[in-house]
Amino acid sequence: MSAKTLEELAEKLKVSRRTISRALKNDANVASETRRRILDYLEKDKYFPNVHAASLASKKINVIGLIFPKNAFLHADFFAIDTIKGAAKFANENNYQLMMFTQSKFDSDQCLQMYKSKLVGGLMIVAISKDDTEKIEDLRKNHVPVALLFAYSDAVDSFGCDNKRGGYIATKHLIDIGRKKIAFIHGHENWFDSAERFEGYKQALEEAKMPFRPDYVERGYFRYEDAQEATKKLMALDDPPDGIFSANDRMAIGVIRALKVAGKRVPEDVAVIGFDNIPICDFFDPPITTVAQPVMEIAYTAGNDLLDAINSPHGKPRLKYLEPSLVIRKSA
Amino acid sequence: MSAKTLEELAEKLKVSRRTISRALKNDANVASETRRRILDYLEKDKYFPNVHAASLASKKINVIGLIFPKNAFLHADFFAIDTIKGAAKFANENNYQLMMFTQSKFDSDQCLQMYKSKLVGGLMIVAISKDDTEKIEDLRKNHVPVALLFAYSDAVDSFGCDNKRGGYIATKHLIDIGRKKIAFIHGHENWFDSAERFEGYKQALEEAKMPFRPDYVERGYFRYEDAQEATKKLMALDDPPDGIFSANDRMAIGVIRALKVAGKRVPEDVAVIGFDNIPICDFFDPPITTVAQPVMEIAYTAGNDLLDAINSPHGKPRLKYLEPSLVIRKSA
DNA sequence: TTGTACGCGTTATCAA
DNA sequence: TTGATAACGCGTACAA
Repeated sequence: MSAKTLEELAEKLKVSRRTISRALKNDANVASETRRRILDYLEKDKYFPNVHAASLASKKINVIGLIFPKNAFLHADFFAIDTIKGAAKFANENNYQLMMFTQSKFDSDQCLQMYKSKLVGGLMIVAISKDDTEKIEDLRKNHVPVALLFAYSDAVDSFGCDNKRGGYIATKHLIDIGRKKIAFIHGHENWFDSAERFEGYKQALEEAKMPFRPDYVERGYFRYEDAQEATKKLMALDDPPDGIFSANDRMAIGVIRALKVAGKRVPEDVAVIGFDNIPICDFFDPPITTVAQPVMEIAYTAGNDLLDAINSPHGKPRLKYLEPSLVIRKSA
Repeated sequence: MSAKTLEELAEKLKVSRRTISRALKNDANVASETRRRILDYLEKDKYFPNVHAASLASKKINVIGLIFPKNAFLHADFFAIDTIKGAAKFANENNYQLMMFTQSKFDSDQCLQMYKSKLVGGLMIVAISKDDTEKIEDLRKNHVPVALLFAYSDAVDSFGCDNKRGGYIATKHLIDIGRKKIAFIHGHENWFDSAERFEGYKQALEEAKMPFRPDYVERGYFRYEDAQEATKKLMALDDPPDGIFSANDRMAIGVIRALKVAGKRVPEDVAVIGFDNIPICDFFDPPITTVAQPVMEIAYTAGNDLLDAINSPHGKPRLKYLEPSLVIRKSA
């Protein structure tokens, strides 16, 4: 029968629990012969230490919580997987486990409880909206190690894509292919990304000495249908745009649909660029040019930083923005 | 200062730990005044029991492991999220936590260790291939509670979509819209789904008294590119099909691409139906008619059954197949 | 109705 | 180099 506890093992091997524990942990203070005897035995009779007993005694927790508020899921279905992959890579490399939590809306009390009950040693929180920043402050007050992903708070470490830079890249690309009248379609005002991308848009225009036209700015709330409406409005202008930068791909699909309906060719009449590089971009007709976020890398980086923060708490919240990249297809 | 342990709480409240424990658990044997005093106090000074101590003492584990082999991820990116959502729903309702594990390939040893070390009380394993069925047997031998999702083994409880029925529905639909020459594109031989869908295909043909033609069966390995090649072959036949049932949507995209390249109209010349109802179906041109799997429900059901299996181990492995549904769009 | 005291399976201290 | 033994914090017979 296979041994269940150290106690049992110790009995069989005629050594103390402590010695086995040492042998398992590669502690130096074990006679090499004793170690060999123990490890040899364990080849046959596998033993798996009870993680709860270990955690209780050592006060160490090797679990990271991954919080997905439901609205973030809706907004970000397409990169939830990559976020998980990046976090999993970090976890595998560092002997951590990932615990998933979906919340109907961001619940800092639940987060606090998970931490205080020692269920998790720290939290990765994905894509909260601006409304939720005060709740984050709550976690900071309670010294919960937190890494915020795809959102920004000055209370805790934040990780994301350099959205301003992304907005700049996108707009610059439209300029580079000769567009003179470039419109911008906003996402939702409660999300961080859109505003930053808008800044990049304005910066690119300014740099190219192109006028900023408020009538070229519409809001699509990150939704397909609203972007379609927004595009209708844009094309109804006396002087409609010849390039549209949509703050995400989902909206870009709506934009292109609306343009097709209006009898415009993409990209000949109006070039369209999106943001996110969701899988559909590749299959759409025309394939959508877009800006890709390094989602996996962001999650991976956040994980590593979080681990660091757990082990050696630091004062000032960190901010790390990774570089987006242009993915040129056919729509622009 | 907020109390960290029952011990501390007991001191402050001048009662024994046991009494607090009772009050927290709504045990009847507590004077209502005592209970009130305790609960009132806890309004201010929140206390979160250490989960490891609790688990150690009670021998209860309220964590379910969700295993995603990497190849399953590749094959099933698009419904990983729904699987997680369904599992999360079950977890929330039953006070369970979800722990995510991604594995480069299915690793039953790791699974065993997670269980024996009391990290998880049971496992939901997603979409293993036929190669992995013996490893599953390993888990059964060790009495690990397992729910297999989107795969089948006679060693453990299995949950999925009724793929044969789905194949039948899809083929029947093509027949219903008047197609006489219906081809089938297989997925990969190592995955369960495809073979079952093929059975449904044959059943529908037989029922309609249409001949089964081996030359109308090609293999696309669930991949876009291979399906494109397969379609070329089909269309090069002397008597090419007027309807194609592709064992998944990803391949259906390749099929439609190949048809367009060959100058065929979809659905007028050749109708195409897929399987899975991935998001792209809706946005593709033409929007793709397909068979939807009730992914969330499958995961949710599996979770509940797993919980049941943990609490009262049963002898015979269960098999539960939920009904797929036809989603009619434009391609067929 | 309330409290005492032991057990859960580790880790870690300290002495041998 | 090894081994008692005391934590760790909660659950729960059993006693009061």
